[in-house]
Amino acid sequence: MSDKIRFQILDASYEVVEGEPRIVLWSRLDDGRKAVMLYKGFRPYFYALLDENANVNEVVGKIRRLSKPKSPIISVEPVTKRYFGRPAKALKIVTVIPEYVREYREEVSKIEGVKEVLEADIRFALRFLIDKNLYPLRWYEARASERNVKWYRVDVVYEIEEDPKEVIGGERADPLDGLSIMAFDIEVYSPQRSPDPSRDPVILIGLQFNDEDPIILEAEGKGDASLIKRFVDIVLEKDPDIIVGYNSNRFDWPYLLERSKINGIKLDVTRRIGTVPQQSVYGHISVPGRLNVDLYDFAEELHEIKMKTLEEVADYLGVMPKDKRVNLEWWQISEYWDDISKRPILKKYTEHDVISTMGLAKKFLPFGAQLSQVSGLPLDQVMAASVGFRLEWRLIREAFKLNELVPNRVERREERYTGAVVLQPLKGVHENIAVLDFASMYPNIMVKYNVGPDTIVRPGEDYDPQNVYEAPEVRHKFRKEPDGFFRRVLSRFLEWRRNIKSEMKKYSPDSPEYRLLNERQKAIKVLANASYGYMGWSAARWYCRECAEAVTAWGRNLIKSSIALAKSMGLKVIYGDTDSLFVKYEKDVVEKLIEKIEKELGFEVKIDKVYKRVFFTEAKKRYVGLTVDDKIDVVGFEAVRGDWSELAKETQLKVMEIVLRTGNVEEAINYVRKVINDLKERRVPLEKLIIWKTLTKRAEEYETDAPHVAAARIMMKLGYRTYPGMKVGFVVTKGSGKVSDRAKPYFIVKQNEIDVDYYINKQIVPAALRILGYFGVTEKRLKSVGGKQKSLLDFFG
DNA sequence: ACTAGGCGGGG
DNA sequence: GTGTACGCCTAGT
Repeated sequence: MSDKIRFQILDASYEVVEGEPRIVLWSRLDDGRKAVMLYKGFRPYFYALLDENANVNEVVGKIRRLSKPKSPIISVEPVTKRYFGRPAKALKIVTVIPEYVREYREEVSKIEGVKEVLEADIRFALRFLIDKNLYPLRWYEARASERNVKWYRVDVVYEIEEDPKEVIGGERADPLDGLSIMAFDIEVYSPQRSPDPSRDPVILIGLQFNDEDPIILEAEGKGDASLIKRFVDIVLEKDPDIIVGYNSNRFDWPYLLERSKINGIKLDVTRRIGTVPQQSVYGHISVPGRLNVDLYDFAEELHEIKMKTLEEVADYLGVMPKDKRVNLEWWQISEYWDDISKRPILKKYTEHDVISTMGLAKKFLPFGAQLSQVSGLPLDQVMAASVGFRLEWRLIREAFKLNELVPNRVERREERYTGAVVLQPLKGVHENIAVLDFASMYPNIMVKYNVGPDTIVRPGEDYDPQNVYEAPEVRHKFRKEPDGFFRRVLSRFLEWRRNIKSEMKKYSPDSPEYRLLNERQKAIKVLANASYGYMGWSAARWYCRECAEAVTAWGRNLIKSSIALAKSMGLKVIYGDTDSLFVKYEKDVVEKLIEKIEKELGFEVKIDKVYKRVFFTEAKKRYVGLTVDDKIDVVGFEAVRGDWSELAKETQLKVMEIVLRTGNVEEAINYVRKVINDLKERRVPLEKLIIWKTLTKRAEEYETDAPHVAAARIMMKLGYRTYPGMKVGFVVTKGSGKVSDRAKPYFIVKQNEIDVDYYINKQIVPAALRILGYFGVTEKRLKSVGGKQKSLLDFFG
C-alpha cells in the first residue's frame, strides 16, 4: 500500500531503533501536512586508504576480525577512488550503528598497510543527504508507506521505499512559503548584576507567530515555573516549523534550559517526544523537528554596522526604527519590573524586541534558505557555521559526485603569507569618489589559473613549463590540465550565478520571482567568494597555503596593473584595497577605464558605489564615507566599542556625521565642546557615563587593580555576589589617587561625585580626536572654551 | 614581536 | 552526536 509522496526536507536526523539506524527526514508534504519520512536501509561507512604495496587480502581480514556483535562490520570492499585528483586504492568499511564508526576508525588506522582512515567524521544524517544527493528545503518525490510511530509530533509518518527524486521545477517555489515562524525573546530578573540562571528567574517571554499579534507572557511573582510551562504549551499548540531569536543560541535557549532544570520542568518543545533542545554543532541549539535559527548569525555578516545589537540591526534594516520603540538598557530591566507602574513599559520593550526579531527573520531567512539549498546544510546549522564549513559541505558533495575521497580535518599551525594590496590612502576629505570593484576577483583567478591542491606542482615534481601557470612573485605553478577540483566546482558556481542573473532580468525587481533568484545568486556568491579564504584556512580539509598565496599574488598583480591603467588615463587614485579601487568619479574616464581593464587584463570591474564625500585617515582600512543615497559608511574605526561609555560612543559618531555631512570641522569642534560643557555642568545623565567591563576571573584573584575589579570589590563588600564572566558597570568619581581607587559601582554614585576631568580626558577627547586629529585639531583646542567665552590665551596658545 | 585568552550578541 | 565556532583585540611578556 505505497503512495507517491511529495515532500520538502526541512531537517535530517537519525535514531537507532531495535539495533538499526533509521534516517529521519523532518518534512512537510505538498498538502501542507507535517511529516516524518523514514529511511531504513542506509548504513554508516568509512574508507581506509591503503599503502601502495599493502596486502589487500590481509588488511581486509584484519578489519573483518575487528567486528563486534553490537555493530558488526557488514562489508569490507576494495574500491578505486581518487584522492587529490590521483587514483587511490581504498577499502570501504560498512557497519550498522553510526556511533561505532568512531571506535572502528581508531582500530583500523592502526592496521599495517592502512595509510589513513577517511570520511569517518561525516555526520550520519548528512552522509545520507550527500549520498542520495538530497538538499534541505528542496522538494522530492518517492514511493512511501504510512507507518504508525507514536513519538513524532507530526501529522503523518511514512517509510520511504526508494531513493527520492528531486521534483522538476521545485526550485521555482519559495522554500519558506507556508512554513510557520515563531519569534521569541526572554527577559530575566537580575538587579545590578549579570543574569545567573542558577538564581535569577525569567520574568517575561515575548512570542510572535508569523504576522499575528505578539504574546507577552509574564511571571507570577518571582518564580518562573508556570511561565516556562505556559511557554512550552504555546509552542506545542502553535507548532512552529521555524523558531527564531536574537542571540538565542547563546542566551535564551541555554537560559531556559537551565531554568527548566532548576524548576524540574522538561522544556518539551520539540517534535520528538522525549527530547529537549540540545547544544549541537557550531554552537547552535538543535530543537528536533523544528528549525531553530539564531538571527544574530546573520547580523554578524553585516559589515556596515559595528554594534550588532538587536536594536541597532533592526534600526539599520528599517525593521524597527530606534526612535519608534521603547529603548531600555539591560540593567534597567529589573527596576522596570519591580516598579509596577513602569512594568507596562518593560512589556512594551519585550514586545518591540520580539517584533524586531520577527522583522529580521523576514529579511534574513530567504537568504538563509537559499544558502541551505545551495550548501546542503540544514537551515538551523548553515548560519551558525562559518563560511568555511558552508563551502566545505558543498565541496564534500562535489567530491562524492567526482568519486574523490574527502581529506581529513588536520590540526595545523596557522601559516602566514602575503595578503592583498592595500594602498596608502590620501588622507583628508575627498569629494565625488567612485569605488570600483572586481567582480568575484579571487574565484575568477582560481578558475583562470586552475588553482588548487590537486593541480599545484609540488617541490621535486616534474612538469612541462609550457603547460603550467606560474604565479607572479611567489612562482607557485599550477598544471593547466586537467581541470582541478576547485576549477570544476567554481566554474559551475560562476556559470550557475550568471544564468540566474540573466533570468532575473525577466522579472521586475519587486516581484517574488526576482527576490528569490536574487537571494539564490547571493548564496552562490557567498560560497564562491569563500573559496580563496577556505584554501588558506588552516582547518580546511582542502587546505593549500601555496594556493592561497598564489591567488593573492595574482590579485596584487591585477590591482597594480589597474592602477597603472587608471593613472595613464589621468584618473586620480585615492585608495585601493584587495579588489577595489577608489578613484575620482569622472564618469566618462571611469567608464573607459572599466572597458580597458576588461579588455587588457581579462577581469570584470564595476562601480560599486559613489561617495559624495569620503574621509580617510592615514591608516589603511579606516575611513568614513557619505554615499550618494545619504548613508554614512563607517569602516574600521574601533573606538565604537562596548567598553567605552555611551557618551564617548555617541560623541564619536556625531563627530563623524558632522564632518561628512557639512564638511565643517569647526561645527564638529563646537559639538565636542558642547559635550564637554554639558559634562562640566553635570547635565549628562549618569547612565551615559557607565563603563562596562567583564571580570575574567574571581575578583580576589586579580593582583593588579583594574577599575572594574575595584568596583567589583566594593560590590562584594555591599553584599553582592561577583563572579567570572560578570559585567561590572562602574563610573569614575572625584578624589585623589589612581583611577582604580576612584572607580565605583554606578548604582552607588550620585551625579555630583563624577570625575568630570576623567570623562573629558580619557573618553570624550580621545574618541573625538580619532577623527578630528586628522584635521589638525588638538586636544587643547577641543578643551578650550568655545565661541563667546574664548579667552586671550587661546589665541596665543 | 610574539602568545594567551577574552569577547561578541543576549539580560 | 561519525560532533564541539571564529576572528579580532588587548594584556602580558
